Parts: sequence; C-alpha cells; structure tokens
Amino acid sequence: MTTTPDAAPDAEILRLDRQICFSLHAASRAFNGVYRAILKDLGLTYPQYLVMLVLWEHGDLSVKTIGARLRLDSGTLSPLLKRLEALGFVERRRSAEDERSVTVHPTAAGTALRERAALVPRRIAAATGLSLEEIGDLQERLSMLTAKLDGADLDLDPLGSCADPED
Amino acid sequence: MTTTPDAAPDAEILRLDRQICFSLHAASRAFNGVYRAILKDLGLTYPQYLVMLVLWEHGDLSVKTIGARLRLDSGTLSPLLKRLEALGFVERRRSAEDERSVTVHPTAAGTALRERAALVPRRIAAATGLSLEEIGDLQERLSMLTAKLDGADLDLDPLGSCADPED
DNA sequence: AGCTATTGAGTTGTGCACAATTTAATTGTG
DNA sequence: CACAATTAAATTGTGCACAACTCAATAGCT
Repeated sequence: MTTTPDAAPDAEILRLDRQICFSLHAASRAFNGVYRAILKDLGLTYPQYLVMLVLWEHGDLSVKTIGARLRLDSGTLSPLLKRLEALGFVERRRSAEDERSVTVHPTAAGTALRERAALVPRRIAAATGLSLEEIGDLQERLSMLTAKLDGADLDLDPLGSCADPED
Repeated sequence: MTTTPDAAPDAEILRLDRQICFSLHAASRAFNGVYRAILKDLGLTYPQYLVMLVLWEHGDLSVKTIGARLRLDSGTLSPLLKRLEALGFVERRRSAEDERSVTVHPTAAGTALRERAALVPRRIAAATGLSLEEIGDLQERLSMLTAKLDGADLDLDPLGSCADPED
C-alpha cells in the first residue's frame, strides 16, 4: 500500500527480506550456540576454536597470517590471542627478524587439546542431523556466496541510481 | 598422525571442520557487512533493521513478542531498543494492563523509514548475485538447519559416550 | 487475604566484530 | 644517510550475543 504498480509490493518484499535476514542471523547464532555448548568442554569459544584449528593445521603463524586466513583483523585477534595465551594454549613472541610481527605458537597444552577436539566435528554433525556430504554442499554454497559478497561493489548503487525505479 | 585406523584421520576431519566452521562464520560476517554498508544510509544496524522489520509488519509489539519472533533475549533487546528510541524511530511505553510489559511502537520517523527501506532487499539481491528463488532456497535450508540445531539435544553425548569410538 | 512462584524488563560482565586511531618497526626513495 | 610512506599489532569506542542476576508486577494457591 505504498506505491509499486506491477512488481511485488514493497510490503511483500520487506516481508521476504525479513525472512532472509532472520534466517541467516538465526542460523549463524544457532550454529554458534551448538559450537559453544560443545566447545565448553574444551574451554574454548567458537572463534578461539577457529584460531586453534589453523594453528593445529599450520603450526606457528604470525597474527597477520591468522588474520588473513580467518579474515579477522587485529582488533579482534589481539585480545582473543591474549585470552588464548592466558588459558595456556598458545604463546606469543615478537619475531626476531621483524620486530613488528608477532608469532603465535601452540603450547604443549594447546597441542594436547587437539586430541580432544577430534571429537567435536562428529558431535556437530550429529547436532545438525546432516551427512558429511550435505554439510560439504552447504559449506560450498556458503563459500561461493561469501566470495560474492566480499567482492561485491556496493558503490554500484549508492541508493540513488536504484532509487524508486517504479515510482 | 594421531590415532584412527580405518576411518578418516583426525587431522582430515579437523581440516573439514575448519572449512565448515570458517565458511559459516565468514558467510555470516560477509552478509552482516553487506547489510551494514547498505543500512548505513538508513542509520540502522543489522539487528536494529530486523527489529524495525517486525514492527513494520506487525505494528506495536511488546519486548517479549519481539524477542520471541527474533529469538533475542532482553539482554540484547533492552539496550538495542533504547538506541532505536534515542534515534527517534520507536517509543517504549509501559503497558497499562501489565506494568511488567513494555510496548514498542514505531514513531512517525520510524514509519517513514519504511519507504526508504523498501530499496534494501533489491540491493542485497544485487550484492549476492542470486535470484530471489535462489535466495529463497538458501533461506529455507538455513531455516531447517536452524530448527534442527535449536532442537538438538546436546546432552546426547557429553563428550564421553562418543569418546574415542575407534581407539 | 497472604504467600510463594513465575514472568517481563533491565542490568552486569565477558567475548566477538569492526571502524578508527596509535605506535613502533621497516621499507623505499632522494 | 635522512625522511616519508608503509606495515604489523595493539588500543579505543560502539554495538551485538549471551549467561547470570536483580527487581517489580502478576498469577496461583491455600
């Protein structure tokens, strides 16, 4: 009841957007919640677990490299890594060659954690009720979507050129 | 190289988990980023937009009802609604019948915002490069997944019964 | 009526995300 | 060599998510 002659009415489109927004938001939080519950045993949060995963996979890494892999900036990583250090799972050391860089490496406790973490994926799979294939499929879709979103030039349409095309 | 004889080795499973974790996390953040950029024009954050969407759709709602619809608790909503009120988009008023309840209703400015918000979904669709159908499909998958995750009894397996089935 | 239990918002504290800024180290260039 | 530009972390400030708790109002029960 706003304008819009032939196309879907605004109210309809906004309703759809609400569904999409909400689904994404809710799914993200639901996953976070499941990981939180499962990771509580390990004493890790979800982002901390992500950091440990890349460290287990690649060994010592600089803050910059971790950030590049997880697409997290220092504003997020610096305090997170301090907490991981306080928990005794990693150590941070200024690099000798380049004093700007900080190298993060897992401690013995951090490495030991990997054994227990091996159980996490199975529990996640059980919680989702999805097969590994289905999970892989979802993951692929999400990756493609993320790539598009990250690459999207939002300046295409600064709310002006696209403004009221039907008005 | 940890244990695991016939099944996928732990390292492999953890690598897969890293991919899934990361994809979800990254997708969620990428979407958030796109919405953030688009909503900046309206002066809203992504969760604030979600709240306005349900208010536009249903009119005045109690904090409790908004929370039920968006699955957000008062710890998140109370400060968020205060900010929306400070922005002049909603008003909060203690209900007369039940003094515990607070009713939130859009102001004139909040209602006016709806017109401008009508452009948001199209811009999102453009950024994703997906058709409305594809978006709908993704949304449906995510909703089902969320339902499963929210309903999942994580106590099934408190990291003990499932522990080292192959060890 | 009187008392307990429950309910709806709000508050507090922790952690993450992100923008913007700061600091120190390094690189590049004249 | 000196100086400007760049780079890597860290810091600051805002907002969201969630757990745990408080507080006042209501509902339910005897």
